[in-house]
Amino acid sequence: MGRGKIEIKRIENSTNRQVTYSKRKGGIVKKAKEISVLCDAQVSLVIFSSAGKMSEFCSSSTTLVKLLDGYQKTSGKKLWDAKHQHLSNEVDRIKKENDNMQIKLRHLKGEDITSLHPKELMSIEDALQNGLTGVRAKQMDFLKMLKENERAMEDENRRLNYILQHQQLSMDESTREMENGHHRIGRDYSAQMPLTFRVQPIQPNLHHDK
Amino acid sequence: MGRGKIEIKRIENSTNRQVTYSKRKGGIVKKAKEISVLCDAQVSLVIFSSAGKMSEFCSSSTTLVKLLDGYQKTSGKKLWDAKHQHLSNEVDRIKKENDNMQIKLRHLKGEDITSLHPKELMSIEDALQNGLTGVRAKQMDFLKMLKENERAMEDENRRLNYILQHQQLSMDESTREMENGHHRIGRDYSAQMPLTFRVQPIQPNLHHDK
DNA sequence: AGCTATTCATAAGT
DNA sequence: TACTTATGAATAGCT
Repeated sequence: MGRGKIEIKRIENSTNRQVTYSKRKGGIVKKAKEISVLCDAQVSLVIFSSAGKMSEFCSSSTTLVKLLDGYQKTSGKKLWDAKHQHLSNEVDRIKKENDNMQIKLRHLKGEDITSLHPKELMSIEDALQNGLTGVRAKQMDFLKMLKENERAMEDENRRLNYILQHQQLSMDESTREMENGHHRIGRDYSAQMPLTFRVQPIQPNLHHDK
Repeated sequence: MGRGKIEIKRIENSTNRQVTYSKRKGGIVKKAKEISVLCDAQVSLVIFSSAGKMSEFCSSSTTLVKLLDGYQKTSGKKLWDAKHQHLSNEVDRIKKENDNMQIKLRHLKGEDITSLHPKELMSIEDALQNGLTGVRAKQMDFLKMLKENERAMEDENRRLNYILQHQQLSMDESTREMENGHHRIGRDYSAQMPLTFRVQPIQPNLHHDK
């Protein structure tokens, strides 16, 4: 039916598939209505499109629940119990999964690690190793800063020592010259000192968090 | 379709009704199969004839239970009782919890853990733990040394500064005495020195991870 | 159950 | 998305 015969296999073209779905869904629902009216039948039809959109039809004389109840009685298949079982199993399964993950988290914290199995321990070891690497990196950063600080202080010490020496020399000299009757030392000295004596401010700048 | 058009209303003749039911039921089931294949749809069809005979079709990719579960979620209608709803909610809740934990684990380890094995790697894990502890201890020791070194240098710094200042004061005094108030340069200079020479207090600010 | 005239559903095109 | 239409499919009435 249609402009040509089509093979019954998945329509690969998405648009065509959607269009065909809409048309045929309408057709099936119409047929379902018709058979339910013509033949006094009870029909339940639930369709999910490939996009996940749901359509349903249920003949007017019944409800889906009633009909499924009848289904269970007639077929012997227990949808209700099956559903219950299914959900219970699901809950159990996921709870176990949950517990396992909680245990693993504790293991990574170093808790409850006495009863572990090899593969788990390997994973944990890797994780701890990674953590160790990270900690080491941070500590290295910190060390670098400390060393820099140390170096800066060494420099300053050297500078201070130098200044001290220089000052002593100048002082000695001026004392000497002073004793010789010359009075220019103070001026010379004052001309030099501002530069010589400038102390580099030390900026520890130890913030390394990034 | 057929030798004549028929009105869509209950077929009173029982035989005709039954025959029509059979024919149309086959037609609908065929259509259901076709749409499920052509359009990749999930279809559930349950029909009861007026005589109470049930027929069903469910697309191969799913089951009636799964499909009805989807129905319940999509439509919001409860096909099952509150207990099942509760279980369903429980499943959803725990699944989310699991997802969160999985994310945490992945963040901590970067990998997923597969299956488990006996107690062989316990000792390895212990060694790792010990190694980590040892490294941390050594690094702490080193840090302490550096801090102490730093502190010592700071002290030395302070001492040198003190000596320097002291020497300057002595020098100023001698200069002043030497010049007997005729030259003011030395005095001006001496007034500046204490500020110029103030050594910045060193505050290592050793943030340390605990 | 088969058969076939007839209506219906719908694939492709617009 | 909706309408059109040629065509194949479904099926009503009959055997």
